[in-house]
Order: sequence, then structure tokens, then C-alpha cells
Amino acid sequence: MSSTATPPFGEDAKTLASWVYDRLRDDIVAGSLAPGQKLTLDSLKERYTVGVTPLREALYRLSSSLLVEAEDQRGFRVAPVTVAHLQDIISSREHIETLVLRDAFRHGGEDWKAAIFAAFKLLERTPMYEMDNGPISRAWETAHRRFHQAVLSAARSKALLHFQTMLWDHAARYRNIVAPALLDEAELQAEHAELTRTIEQGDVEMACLLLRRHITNAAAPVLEALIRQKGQKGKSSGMSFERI
Amino acid sequence: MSSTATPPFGEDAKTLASWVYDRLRDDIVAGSLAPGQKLTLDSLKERYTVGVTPLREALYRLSSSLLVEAEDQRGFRVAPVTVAHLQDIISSREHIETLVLRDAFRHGGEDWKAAIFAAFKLLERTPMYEMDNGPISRAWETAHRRFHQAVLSAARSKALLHFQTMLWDHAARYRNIVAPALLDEAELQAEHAELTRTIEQGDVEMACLLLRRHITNAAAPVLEALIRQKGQKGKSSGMSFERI
DNA sequence: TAATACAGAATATTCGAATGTGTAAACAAA
DNA sequence: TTTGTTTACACATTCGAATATTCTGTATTA
Repeated sequence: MSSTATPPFGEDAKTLASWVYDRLRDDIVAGSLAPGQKLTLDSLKERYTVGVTPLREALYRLSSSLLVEAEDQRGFRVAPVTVAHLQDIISSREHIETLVLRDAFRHGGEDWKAAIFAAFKLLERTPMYEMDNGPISRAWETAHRRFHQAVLSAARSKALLHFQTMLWDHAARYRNIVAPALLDEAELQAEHAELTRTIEQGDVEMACLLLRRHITNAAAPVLEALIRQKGQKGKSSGMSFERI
Repeated sequence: MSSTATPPFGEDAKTLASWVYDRLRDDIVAGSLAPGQKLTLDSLKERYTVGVTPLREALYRLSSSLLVEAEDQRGFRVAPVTVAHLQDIISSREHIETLVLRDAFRHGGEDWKAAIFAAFKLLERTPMYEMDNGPISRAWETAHRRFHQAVLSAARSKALLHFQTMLWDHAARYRNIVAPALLDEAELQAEHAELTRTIEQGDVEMACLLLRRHITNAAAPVLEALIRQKGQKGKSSGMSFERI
């Protein structure tokens, strides 16, 4: 359930602070740390077996990308999940990714298109679910991310790419929390295929349109489910507590 | 030169970490901490008379907004200043602020327009320079920021407003570092006036066009000066060291 | 000469303990 | 009961010291 790896940092993190940052981000995006949940230093110390120093550094980094809320003298909590916020994320992604895609077209060459195709093929071979009604598979999440990254990779704007990454994490979180088993794999993959083909043909306008529509479509069931959830329970499922 | 206030936090910061964060951001944006400069914990400890803990927390926050570069086990440095980066900031601002302004038009009412007018009037009364050939006055910077904030304040998108704030800080830094005494006060204020008037009249398209042009125009002399600087000195003025 | 190895200094990272701040329960007064 | 006050506890913040890593200059070797 929770990511119970011990500090001996497995991958490329060279400090505890970076290691626990990656871990916290993943756990928040995956939903293992619930929206609105209070992040006590003591509980996190136990969960990740690190001291407060690297924890606080990681939490502050996450607060800058709005996945964590920090308030002076009152600690940290996981960013809440609201309909308005999801709508904001979706709409911002549509705008930003369109801008970035145009930028990518301006600077991308054949290698760019080849990388997209490779990422698409890899994604195609990766199943979205490992069990029925289970969570979205980690492997698919990675491949999906890589595909969209490849699509935008030719863009030069560091700033917009930075924003895109932030928005992506938020969108992924909503997918995982609200609609673990709600996505239509075939439909998504068809959209990826069409986007790949259109980019290969060099049709900027159509590609932007498709990307935008892809974001809308993929988010639609998530948004609907969230609206239903929020409508029903006032506080029942301790999933998300609103502002005090 | 440097901001030598002692920790007894003057304004609203309730922790040393937040206080030193504000201070560092201001000093980086003002150029008191030079681009590319190494930010040793020891030197910062002395400069601000705080321990390493709040310092590191503040530095990590700044690294998320790209004003500071952090590298594991190698500490922190002020983000370098480059022509490509400035161009990216300008172009991103044009795109993002246009989006946000459209959003503001969708949701803003008379109170919004009134707030813009008030901020404009305040800015009009604030002189940009206190001495000839000196730095841009703090008061003008604040009033200028407030005016542009007012223009965008009716927008609902938290995400885009967050991005806008980040970009603004970067743009302000380039203004301060590259072209302290280069801006044409009268021209800028004329553009502010025209923008205010156009928004009052409710002309969305024209307002977006003007805002975009304002960003371009205001940045132009800064960009030119930077290109000249970079062209001349390889390393002479220890102002900016490029990547290793 | 160039490349490598090493010692010592400089620096970054992390922990545990001390301090300060907010919060909720217990109590007192109205 | 309601309102305000105190107190005790939980928690966040911060420091100084201990540890680990990187950097710099010097010596060694091919």
C-alpha cells in the first residue's frame, strides 16, 4: 500500500532529502497519501525512517509545486482535491500543452518524430491495468508519461516545460485518486495513435487540436466521477477534508 | 547594498524559514546576489544571521521557482543569466499573461476595473528612479507589480496565476540586473494608461494585444543590453559565470 | 608532460536535542 | 449553558554538533 522502501536510496537520488522528495511525490500522486491529510513530521519520520531535516526540505519543495500546502507554524498537509481545482488543472494543461506543442513543431526534426513513435510503440505494449478494478499500473503510468514527454520534448521553452511537468503530476493524481479503474484504454490508445500519426505528417493545427481534445477526453470521466463523489458525501469517506 | 535586516521578522513571516525566503528572493531579484554566484551555507548564515536549517528550506523553495539551482551534495547557486533564458521568460510571459487576461475578462466586473484604475493612479504617482542612473526604486517596483496584479486579479486560474508570479520575478530580475537605468518611464506609463483605458472599455482583443506588446516593449532594451554584455565580455565582469 | 592518487580543507548533509508555538481539554466565571 | 482563561500536551521550528561528500593542491607514477 504505502511505499515502504528504506532510505538506502535505490535510484539516482544522492541525498536523503531528494530521495524522500521523490518518495513523497510518488505517494501523493498515487494517492497513498490522501488529499487533505495532515503530514505530521513524526508520522513521516516513521514512515520513511528519516529525520526531520530532509523531510522539511522535501515538503517545502513540494509546496512550491502545489502538491503540498505549507503554513507557518502549522506544518504541512497534502493539497486537497476539489472540482474547481481539477477544472483549473485540465484547462491549464490544454492551454500550456498546446503552446508547448507548437514550440516543439518549430524546433523538432526527424529524430523528434522517431522518438515519439518509439514511445508510442512502448506505451502500446504496456497494459494499463494489472488486475480488474485495481489501480493504474505503475509501468503504464511511466510509459504514458514518457510518450507525452516525447511529444513535447522538442520544445525549447524551459519555463513552459517546467509548468507542464507540474500540471501533469496534478492530473495524474486526480486520475489515480478519483478514477482508478475508469479509463478506457482502447480509446486513449486510439487518441495516442492518431496524435502520433498527425505529428509525423507535420500537421501542426490538427495535432494541437487532437492533443487538446485528448486532454479533455481523458479528464472527462475523472471530472464526472469527482463531481459525483463531492455531491454525495459531505464528509463520509475520509478521503478529502475541505478547508477548515 | 545587501539587505542587512536582522531576523526579528519585520512583516508577516512567522518563521525564520519564511523570513529568509522572502529576503533571499528579494536579494536575488534585486541583483544583490549576483547571477551564477555560489550560495554557501556559511556565507548566508553570516549574511542573514540564521542557522542552516531555515536557509536550506528557503533555498529549496527558491529552486522550485528556478531562481536558485540546487545540486545534490554540491549546494546552491543563484540561477545564471543568459540571453536564451531571458527570451524564454519574455515569450512565456506573453503567452501566459494573455491567457490570464482573457480569464480575467471572463470573470471580472466593475470592481475589477476600479481596482485596476486605482492601481494605475498609484503607479502614476510613484517615480521610477530616486537618483539619476541609480537602481529602479523599490516603491515603483511594488506599485508596478501591484498594477499588473490588479489587471490579472479577476482571473480564476490559480495555476496560471502561480506561473505568472514566477515569471514576473524572473523578468524583474533581468530588469534590475541588466538595465537598471535603461527604462523609459514615460513610454511605459503611456502603455499602462492605454491598457487601463482599453480594459475599462471592455475590449478583450485589444487589451490582450496591448499587454503583449507592453511585455515585448518593456523587455526590448533589457534584451538588447544583455546581448551586448554577453557579446563583449567573456568573463571580465564577474557578474555571470556560465555553466561549467 | 599527463594522468592518477592522496591528504587535508572546505563544504554539504543529517541527526538529536532544545526551544517556541498552537490546540484542545479542563476549569472558572457569567 | 455559554464564554473566557488556564494548563498541559502535541507539534513545528531551530540550532549546534557529528558525519559524509566534494574540492584543491601536492606528490607520485607512467
